Amino acid sequence: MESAMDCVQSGWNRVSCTSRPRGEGYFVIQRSKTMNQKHEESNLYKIRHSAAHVMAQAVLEMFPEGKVAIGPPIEDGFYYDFDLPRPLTPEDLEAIERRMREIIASDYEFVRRELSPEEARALYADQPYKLELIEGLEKGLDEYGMSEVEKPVITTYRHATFEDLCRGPHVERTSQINPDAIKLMKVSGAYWRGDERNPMLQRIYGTAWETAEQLEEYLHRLAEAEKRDHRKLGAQLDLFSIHPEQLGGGLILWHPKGGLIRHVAEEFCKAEHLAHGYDLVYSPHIGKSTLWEISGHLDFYRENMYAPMEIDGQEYYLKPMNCPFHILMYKNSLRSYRDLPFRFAEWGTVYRYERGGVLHGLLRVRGFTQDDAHHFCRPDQMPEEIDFVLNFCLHILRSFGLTEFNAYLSTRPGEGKAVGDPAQWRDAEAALEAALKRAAIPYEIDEGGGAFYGPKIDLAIRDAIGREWQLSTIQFDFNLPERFDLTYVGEDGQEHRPYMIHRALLGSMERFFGVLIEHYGGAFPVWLAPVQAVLIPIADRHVAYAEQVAARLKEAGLRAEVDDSSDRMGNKIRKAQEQKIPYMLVVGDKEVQAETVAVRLRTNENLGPKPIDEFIAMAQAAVAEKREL
RNA sequence: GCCCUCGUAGCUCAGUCGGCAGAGCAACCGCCUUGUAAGCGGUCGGUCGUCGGUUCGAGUCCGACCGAGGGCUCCA
Repeated sequence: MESAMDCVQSGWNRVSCTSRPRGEGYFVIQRSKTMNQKHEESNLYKIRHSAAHVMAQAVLEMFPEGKVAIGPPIEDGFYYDFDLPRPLTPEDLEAIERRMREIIASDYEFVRRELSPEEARALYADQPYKLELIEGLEKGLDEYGMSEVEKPVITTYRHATFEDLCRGPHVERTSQINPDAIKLMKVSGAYWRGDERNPMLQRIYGTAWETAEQLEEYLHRLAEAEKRDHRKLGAQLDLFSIHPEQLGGGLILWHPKGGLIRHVAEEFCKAEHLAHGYDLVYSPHIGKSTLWEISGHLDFYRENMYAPMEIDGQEYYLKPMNCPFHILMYKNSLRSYRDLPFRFAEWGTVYRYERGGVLHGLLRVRGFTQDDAHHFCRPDQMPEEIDFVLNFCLHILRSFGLTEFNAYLSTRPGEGKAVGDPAQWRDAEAALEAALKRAAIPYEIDEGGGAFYGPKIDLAIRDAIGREWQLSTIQFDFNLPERFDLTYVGEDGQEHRPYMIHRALLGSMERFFGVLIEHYGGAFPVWLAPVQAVLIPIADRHVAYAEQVAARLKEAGLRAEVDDSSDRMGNKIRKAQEQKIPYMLVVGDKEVQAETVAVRLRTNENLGPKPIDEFIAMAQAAVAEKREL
């Protein structure tokens, strides 16, 4: 889907993925089990895990008939899932939290013991979820139903009246949990074992730290993240809007200021594409069912496609992807080995059905524009092509001020789950990995995590406050060239099958915009800022001069406005600060006299009076260098 | 789609026990003519998400629906 903007699918590779504890937030990359294990011995891990047990005790005291499921530590805290006779209220959470502090103060010891499966079953005779876990443990599965290398020993940890099936480790005594460093955050629904066919449990999320200061810091971090929320800033800065009731959920209106930013971003990217061997192409929004039958989308991607419309007795579908169109362009002529590679790029708007509950601002939408491209190349060109596209991708992302990356290389799924020649897969995987190494990007390998049609690199960026967002994807496709019988004429005069690579760099303009808003907290670099400078006349008599200066700035290619409202200067500055306009140019008697502008930056820095040309040169340099200011 | 919470003016929010729908900001109209984050006054602005029910009387209680927020599932 758009989170990775993979051109072919997402839904095609519907191998069931068992849910695991994950951090909060959107599209946080799942941590691998090995990463989790590194933290298991840490004090915070033990504190959080132990806090989960203490919470479970408090909940069971309140609901003796309640059933407990699992309660692991997670990034920043812990949760525990319960099956309870009634929904929990915010007041319940307060009561539970109070009781937790009492339990902590009682300083109970955590006692570990090993049990035989029979003993465990007797202990949890009235706890069906625990019985299911015990059954799994006997089969060598962990609490998430994933297979373990070694068959686990059944252990429990007991403190006070609560004994939980648990592999530990825990703190030694409840008093080692700081009562001033825990907080219950929210209650939400969660399916048992993450499977929507299973009963919905109530999950209580909590956070726990070593010190009250750390808790405070964490809450502050949450508040800071909330201030950057692209939905809030989108309204505050008048960038975009969503109208679920009148227009429909997941459909974005780009307002003039958001549209300006998108325009500047696209112009830059398109110019870079043209300068780097891409052809810009355009394709329509709908295509006949035949096309989607050949591509396989109707077989494998139907659940994400909208219902067909009938035109002259033929079924047409709104496009969920651009690839079939680009493939038809490739097929339109006989292709020679001399002409390869082809790089067809398109800002293609696609529509995909997303379930109502998952729509989220600009980050998860139903209609979006991908910066999509398809490369067609000879096998011998493939390594170079991959190298090129990865570097091009990094160049584009860096231009937007995104400089920290993490890559995820997904390789061939198990036997029978992949199309194409295994040797081709190995070549492709090797080329992908070699390119990552040359680019010196940190990466992880998701063994067997590739789609059935080819291996891929997903690239995530780290934003200004350390959150990871997946944007780019570079995917091989051994499937569509077969389905559409793509060929080129080789040196030997014979027909050969080209390699095909899908890629999206920013992913989707909508999602990228959302990430960019959050990364910059709305304070865009000068080249992207919708209004780059606002002229602030101190009194009415300075308005004419302000207009003149604004005209000169516009001639110089800068986006400038004049605030000719009847507000005082202080309020004009306040409004400009709130709009995060990079340059505030105050003009009063002195400036008119000296033909200068008093430059104030949105960082609150006051640069004092500057000749107009000097300011123009300064702002132009910031634009050219894509600086924040 | 599922669970919980929520829906009052353009925005942020108040509204007690069921008894005349409020404030600030914004917008608009004036006055002020201003020196680095809110000058002063006035005016406008509401089917209290929608529909139904209980009641003499519903923003308030009940139900359904729509939508949002946070999660789950999905999504890489």
